[in-house]
Amino acid sequence: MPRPLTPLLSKERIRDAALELIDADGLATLSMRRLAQALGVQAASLYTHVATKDDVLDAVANRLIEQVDTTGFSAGWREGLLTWGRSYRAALAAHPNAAPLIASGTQRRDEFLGMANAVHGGLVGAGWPPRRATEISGAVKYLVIGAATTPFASGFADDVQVYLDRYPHLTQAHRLRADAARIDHDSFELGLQALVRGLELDPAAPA
Amino acid sequence: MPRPLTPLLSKERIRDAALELIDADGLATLSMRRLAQALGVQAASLYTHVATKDDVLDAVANRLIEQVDTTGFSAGWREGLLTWGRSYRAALAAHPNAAPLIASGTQRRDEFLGMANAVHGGLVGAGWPPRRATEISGAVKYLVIGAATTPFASGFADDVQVYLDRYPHLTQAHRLRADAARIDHDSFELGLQALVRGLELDPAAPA
DNA sequence: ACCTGAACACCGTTCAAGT
DNA sequence: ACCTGAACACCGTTCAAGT
Repeated sequence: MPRPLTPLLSKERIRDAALELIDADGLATLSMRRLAQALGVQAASLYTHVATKDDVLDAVANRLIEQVDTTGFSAGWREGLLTWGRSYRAALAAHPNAAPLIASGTQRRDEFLGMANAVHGGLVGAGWPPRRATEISGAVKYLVIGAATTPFASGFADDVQVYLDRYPHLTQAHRLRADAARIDHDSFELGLQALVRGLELDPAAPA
Repeated sequence: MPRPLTPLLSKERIRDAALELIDADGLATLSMRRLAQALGVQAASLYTHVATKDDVLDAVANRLIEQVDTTGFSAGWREGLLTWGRSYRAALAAHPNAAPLIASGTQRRDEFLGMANAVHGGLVGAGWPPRRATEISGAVKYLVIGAATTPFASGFADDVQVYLDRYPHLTQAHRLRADAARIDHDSFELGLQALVRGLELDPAAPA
């Protein structure tokens, strides 16, 4: 069927199928051939809608960034940072296998720049000096990216041994994973809140 | 020459050559064939000394982690965290192309576990509750990994336009890069210091 | 034990060909 | 315009063969 009446593919369908495969099998095993197969098509067909594999990955990254909430700054810079950081992390935590795409990205994505502008503007609007606003945005972003791309931060876990004793069999693996997710979440929350409270002590902090 | 008197290769030589290639050309273009070529050998020869490509990357990651300083905790948890965080980030910033290896790693590396133990022990020894120590370690690690793997955090830069005006030509690109590196450094420092100061306000904080 | 050459099953991407 | 089949230049890894 070399020219269907209605196109089989679109960039959106390709992007969504890619995210599904990444979620299910990870970034490493995603290939244009596998992606095509999941869409019931030949690999070469993808290139009618997409320039390169990186183009696909960019689209996936943008789809994640779209979920981020930058509206909290209307309630002050503290609330703005907390809302942004939490929603940003949540967007990536919902697709942990895709999170590395955000870190290694080329930073040229429209959605990313829109988010950056909203955050920077929110901080400057609240009274932070522009240079400081840049640094604060960067620091929170670091925390988010680190939290999203470092699986099981609980390499530091105080109770690794407890885990090993408690879940020696793979049948309990899902409970271990749930505990790890909670530790990761708590670590991020502690970091975000400590950072915001530390910022309040900054001489340059607005009222 | 199919059996030299003294071996041409060793895991260390392979690991060091891999890091050099990564530094020079990035992670994406590193292949076993290219690595072999840089060592004046055939790709198949590498497998006498390493099991897989991931094995090579693991060795590179361990080499970076070895540079991290966890001795600061003898001067208190504040100093310990600052020394650890700064040396950890510096170790990764010295090889930015290799930094993603730390984030995506399998966390099973000996060097990594040693570092984790030293940090966790330092915090608990200073009086932090174990669970809190886990979260603090995680938060600082997030900051480090995020800072090391997110190139040009200055996507938020307050003065992108200034940059574009000031460095419109590629001849000035090295100055732009230097400025970006400074912004990245300042963002990390701000985050680390704010986080530590915020921790002092924690009800669970030791004296 | 250590290195080689050839092979296997993959990649991303291109392109002439079909409708 | 959209999809295909075949091809190109790559991959990581294996393995019999040589010393």
